[in-house]
Amino acid sequence: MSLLQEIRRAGIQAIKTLYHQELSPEQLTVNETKPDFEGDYTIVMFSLSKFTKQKPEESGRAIGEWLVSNFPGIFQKYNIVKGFLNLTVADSYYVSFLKNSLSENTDKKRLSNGKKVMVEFASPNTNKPLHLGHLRNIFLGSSIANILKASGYNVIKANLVNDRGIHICKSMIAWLHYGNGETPESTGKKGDHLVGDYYVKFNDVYKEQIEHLVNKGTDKAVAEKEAPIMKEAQELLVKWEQGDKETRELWAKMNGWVYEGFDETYQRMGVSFDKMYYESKTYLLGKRIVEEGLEKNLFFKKEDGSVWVDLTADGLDEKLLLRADGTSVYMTQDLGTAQLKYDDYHIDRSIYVIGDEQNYHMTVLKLILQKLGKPYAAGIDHLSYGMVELPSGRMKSREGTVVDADDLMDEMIATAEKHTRELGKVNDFSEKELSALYEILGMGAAKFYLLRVNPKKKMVFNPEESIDFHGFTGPFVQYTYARIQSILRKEEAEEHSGIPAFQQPLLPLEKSIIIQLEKFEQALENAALEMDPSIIANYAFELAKIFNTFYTEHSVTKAENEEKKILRLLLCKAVAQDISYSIGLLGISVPERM
RNA sequence: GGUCCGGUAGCUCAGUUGGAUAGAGCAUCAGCCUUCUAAGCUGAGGGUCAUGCGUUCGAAUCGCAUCCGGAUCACCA
Repeated sequence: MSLLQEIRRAGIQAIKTLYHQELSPEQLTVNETKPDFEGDYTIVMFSLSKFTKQKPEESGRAIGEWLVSNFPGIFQKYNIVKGFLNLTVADSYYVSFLKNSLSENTDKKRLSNGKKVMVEFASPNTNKPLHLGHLRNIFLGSSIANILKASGYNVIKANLVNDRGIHICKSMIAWLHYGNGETPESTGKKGDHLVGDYYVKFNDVYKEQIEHLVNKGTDKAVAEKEAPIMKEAQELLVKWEQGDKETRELWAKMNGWVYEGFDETYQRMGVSFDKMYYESKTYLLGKRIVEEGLEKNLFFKKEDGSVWVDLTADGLDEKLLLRADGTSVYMTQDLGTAQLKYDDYHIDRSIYVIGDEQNYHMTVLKLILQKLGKPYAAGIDHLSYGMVELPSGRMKSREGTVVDADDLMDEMIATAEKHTRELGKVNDFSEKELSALYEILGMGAAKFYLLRVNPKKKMVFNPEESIDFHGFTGPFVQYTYARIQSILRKEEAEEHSGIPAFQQPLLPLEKSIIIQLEKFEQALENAALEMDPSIIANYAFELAKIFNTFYTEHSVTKAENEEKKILRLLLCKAVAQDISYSIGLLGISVPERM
């Protein structure tokens, strides 16, 4: 139980004893005491006067008195300012929390909650390399998977690859025309980039052809449909669907190149998947569910034979589920895939990490499954995140304004190298150690940058300004860890006489650190509940900041006396452990030196 | 037009179920390395919490209205 919860419970007990009033936890406002006042936590008394029939000051005094004498293990003293009951928590409470947090774990073993959750993320198209938007998606998905796992879930990380459709046919047709048999091997290019180049090539040619047609007097809309290369791509798609051998072989070959490229990128990102789904295998699913809906009279057929669901009663529109020609649409596949995921794993929850442009789609998907009475419908959650935009607006792959994921990672690592060289603190590192360090710092900066913001918010990324390594950043937190390791290395050799009883009062900064450490559990819980890694990023930054203040103010190795020295060493260990664990949840590693 | 999301310091963002004088980082300015790593620390300036009305002991937070920005409402995925 967290300290906040303990205080709330004690407060409720006090009120019950003194005023014979039963309060639920939400009815008692407890928060941290503002820095200008004495105390650690504050109970707000105003709303209690209804039943205490006393002025807030009076009831505050009574409750404060009661708490200190009945819970001396928690409360040391109290004071009252207006209607605020400020409570000072006993040092002994903090010290024993500190000791427990160190002995309890090195890997924070948590009890399983017995529930299974699937997190689907990344979900790329196979016609182009990953870009900055994917980075946000992948870091979010991977991090939320870590967070849920730490919260007791059994987590399955899934990736639904969009490997078929008109987009890949575009790359294929361009490669056939202009590729001259190029391969990743022959060009030395990463497979996903090579295929992406032909996607761009397709669009260039397509644009030219449209222009040509328009110049000859064709209407623009007609030209867009009639451009020869587009027709070829569409023919290729038909051939693909018919299972044409040659087409399938080319498709498999080019997708294979892309997968090799993606795998390299995933590896560098430090992410992995437990289950890969491919749309080429799932795109026909869902028709049976549509049948089911028709039988149950939940869906209806229009005259032309297309199938719809009417959601107007839920404040939404009618939604197409099957085309007149019987072919499926996006929603059809997603219905089928939701069922497939459940059949595969019998998951309790299914989280989709998808951009907020698909909020409506996800609402509709869940609603339809609920109407069908599917047992897994309630467990469907959308981790919706805002787009990453450039100062010029949205990224558009056709206009070449995307920030490539591989390029960005290269740049981050190069920046890490630049800073590291300038500072010259690790000149004794081998080349291998150096490149490992650059990787840790560069990726740490990138991940922290993308995860520190509430996922719901859209964010603007300015490629002109490189991502910072100072302030509210990954490297700042990593640096704090490295500093601590430096202290611990020095002290490791020394023998200390065990953990004493700690008679001396905690200094304010020592206490602040423990108070922050104590908040971790709550932060983790909120992060899991809200599906929001930024809560962890903020927590870790706050901890690092407090520690750095402490660090400049008090010496560990040259502490005032042996007791303080041992206490501070414990603090160091606890902070290091906590930083490592919490930014680990963000997929960020810590360096021993930097 | 309907629905949904957002608007907090020059910029990027925090701000728990309504609580005390709204907080960080960046940028700017002024300081701090003979001492455990200065990728750090301390201080200063910077605010009509989009606007108005309401709810109440108390509102950035809740309600209503308005303004601004975005997404979406495809036989695209």
